[in-house]
Amino acid sequence: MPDQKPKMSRETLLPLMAAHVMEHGLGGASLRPLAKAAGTSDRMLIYHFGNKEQLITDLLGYIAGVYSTGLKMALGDERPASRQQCFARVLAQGRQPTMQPFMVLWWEIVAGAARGLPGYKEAAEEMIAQQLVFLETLMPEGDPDPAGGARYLLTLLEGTLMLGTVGHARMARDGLLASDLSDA
Amino acid sequence: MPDQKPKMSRETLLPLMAAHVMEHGLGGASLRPLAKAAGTSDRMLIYHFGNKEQLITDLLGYIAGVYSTGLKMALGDERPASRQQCFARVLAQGRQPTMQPFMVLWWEIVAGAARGLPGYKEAAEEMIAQQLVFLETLMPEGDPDPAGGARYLLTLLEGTLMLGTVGHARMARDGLLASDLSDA
DNA sequence: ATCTTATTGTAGCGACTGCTACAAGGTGAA
DNA sequence: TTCACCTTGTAGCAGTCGCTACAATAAGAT
Repeated sequence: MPDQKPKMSRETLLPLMAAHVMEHGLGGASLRPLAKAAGTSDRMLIYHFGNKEQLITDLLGYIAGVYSTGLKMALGDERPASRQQCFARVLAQGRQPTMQPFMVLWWEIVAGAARGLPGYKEAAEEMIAQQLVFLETLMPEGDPDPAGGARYLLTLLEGTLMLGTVGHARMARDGLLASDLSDA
Repeated sequence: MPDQKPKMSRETLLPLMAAHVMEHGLGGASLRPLAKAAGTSDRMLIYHFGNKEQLITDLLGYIAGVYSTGLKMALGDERPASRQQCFARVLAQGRQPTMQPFMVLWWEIVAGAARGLPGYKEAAEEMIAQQLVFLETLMPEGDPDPAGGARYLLTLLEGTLMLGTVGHARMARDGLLASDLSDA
């Protein structure tokens, strides 16, 4: 006896649609596939969200929220001893296989933000801000400039991740060897 | 008397379509608007390129080529005196207003590469490779490790550009102050 | 019981998607 | 000329797009 009385609302629909978008992307996300993934009809999506633009905006906000809580839970107890270790840990986390669907989605969000699509920039901003918080709390204890260091590592991290997704992971790695992160 | 005998071919169509894509994006690029921008019909685009996938692939290759030659022409005579100056110059160039439409397109290419769309990764790879060459020839003369330094600067550059497009330009700037690029 | 309101299904609209069938013109070779 | 081939226009197909009109049901308030 599946889903007796769905009682659908924005809150129950968003996670299901987020899962679909995480797998199939934002660009090609149209109402009918989204509705099918959420167990409804396009008719009801419009009913609940008004129009597609608002739906996407809400969905991006929801995904940003999920990402934020996910980052907080990934925060362990042990502090890295150096900036290099800190960077390596965060980079390794971003490259985990479970993170890959999200990374693919992430670049779509960046592209949407660059093009000015509604909701994209706000979501990207929040996710970057949360990632900065994550990095700041993970900076080594005796770091002379934890705030600046976290921003530096974040910049380097994003560049490294981008080069990785376009097939230049080796280039990013070689670049790190020429940075001040090589001598720990 | 406009366009007497167009003699259309792949070579004459690609620059016109590239201009259209530079302005309106790759994601929403459909055959009929592309054809209109190129002064033809969708019918002829299919005739010349076979199908849309091949058209996009060829178009991305063409854009990558244009970008490469543009980089080569942007290469001046004077060498920067330090890595910091080198970085600042390349960053300033990437932020020129004329480069902005291309930057918007660039993130779409990255997103497409991340999703595995045909042609995207190849184009992104070539453009990154060309940018590396550009950076390598622009490294200061007495640099102890020009190859590694160029890769390092490229990684930092891409991260900086990305943070800028999602509204965190200040964060990237603050991060650079905490890097080894701050003391020139 | 009646009235109101919230939720949902069915059917469809007009616009757009990539692509194709068919025919017509243009050009050059024989 | 005749033939072949390259190029192009017209018309349209089946499918998808976001969205809506209309009606039916359900539930709660009075």
